Amino acid sequence: MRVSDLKEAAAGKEKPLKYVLLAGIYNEPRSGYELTKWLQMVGQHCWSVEHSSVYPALRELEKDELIQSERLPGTRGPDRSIYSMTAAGLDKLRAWVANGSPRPAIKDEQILRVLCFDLLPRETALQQIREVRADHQVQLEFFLARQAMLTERQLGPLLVARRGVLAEQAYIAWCDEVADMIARRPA
Amino acid sequence: MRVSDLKEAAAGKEKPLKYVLLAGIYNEPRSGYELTKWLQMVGQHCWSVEHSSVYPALRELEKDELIQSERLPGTRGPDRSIYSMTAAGLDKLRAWVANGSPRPAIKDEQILRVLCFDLLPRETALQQIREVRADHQVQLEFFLARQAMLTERQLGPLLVARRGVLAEQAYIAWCDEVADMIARRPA
DNA sequence: CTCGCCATGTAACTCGTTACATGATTTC
DNA sequence: GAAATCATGTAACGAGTTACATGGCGAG
Repeated sequence: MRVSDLKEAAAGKEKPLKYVLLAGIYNEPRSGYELTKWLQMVGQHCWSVEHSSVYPALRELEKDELIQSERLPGTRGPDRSIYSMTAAGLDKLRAWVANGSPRPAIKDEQILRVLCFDLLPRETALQQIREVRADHQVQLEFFLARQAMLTERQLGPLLVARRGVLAEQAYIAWCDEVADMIARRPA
Repeated sequence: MRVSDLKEAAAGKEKPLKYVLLAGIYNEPRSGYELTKWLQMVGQHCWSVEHSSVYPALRELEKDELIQSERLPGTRGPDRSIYSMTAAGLDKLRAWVANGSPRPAIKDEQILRVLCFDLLPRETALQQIREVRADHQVQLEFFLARQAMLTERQLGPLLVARRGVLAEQAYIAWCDEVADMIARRPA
């Protein structure tokens, strides 16, 4: 047993991913597969993971009795394990939600590319930023659609979608400014 | 030698961090220490790293002759190695800038907390989102100040700062919407 | 004279990804 | 009957962090 395990056991600390998954099954019970898809689509602007991280984490959460699973026949496919919260899990989640978050961590190479845009011919740079803009436009439409299908009854999911909308709009606005400045710059 | 090394050597591929560092010394020569600070402040919204990743990466870049170092006496402290681009490095960087980027990767626990805000008493939730807002307000002011000190002569740095401004404004706007909705919700 | 910043470096560890594996079901 | 999606799992690997380590210099 490692030192970090002892610390975790003492403080009752779990790694971020576990809380992400708890948050994912809080609003509705989900399978590992569904959680993965949910994070990659609805939650790409907060936290994205591969399924290979999800399944082991879920098993640990269940072992600690923070979640419980129920085996259900797949609607169109094999059976899946649907996980739902336990009382202990809800307490853990509540405690986490009440805490402060570290700053969002972002890895965005595109901004660094723009930093060096004077290395490219104007037309190449413009073309690239147009593609990036188009990509974020697609994302924006996805979040707008999601926003439209949610009401204030599901306040949490609505606000998450809303964040997607605002984030993508801001990114698109930036792309437009970049395109403007590049077009305007001395060749 | 690993398989990935062979592939890299064949394709001339480097890991993202290396390009980030190349981009960092492109506009002005910098030391490892300065690159670290620069990424943590000016570049926190694109790419953040610890110094322990930076120094080894710089040595590899120098070994591959993509950058070169010059030993200079520290202005207020010990000597440092200032790295600058080589012709080969500039070519590498240009090729990278011309490529497309993967989607920005974001890890933001706060959005997931908001997803579960109905676990908290209204006042607690409001308090938390106010703190988050304040934090982003500080960041916004930093980017605004940076924006103000840059001209269109340094188009790259200006556009990077501009992205910081727009991103923080969008985050603050979201915080305000969250606060509004929480305040309005049935207790 | 101590604290904090400048400046660089290494080792252990952790998290998550990529790649490998399996197999059922549905759609074309 | 081939391809795509559903569904879960493991092993090897990689990138980066935390923690450890060192030392000069300036400010209070």
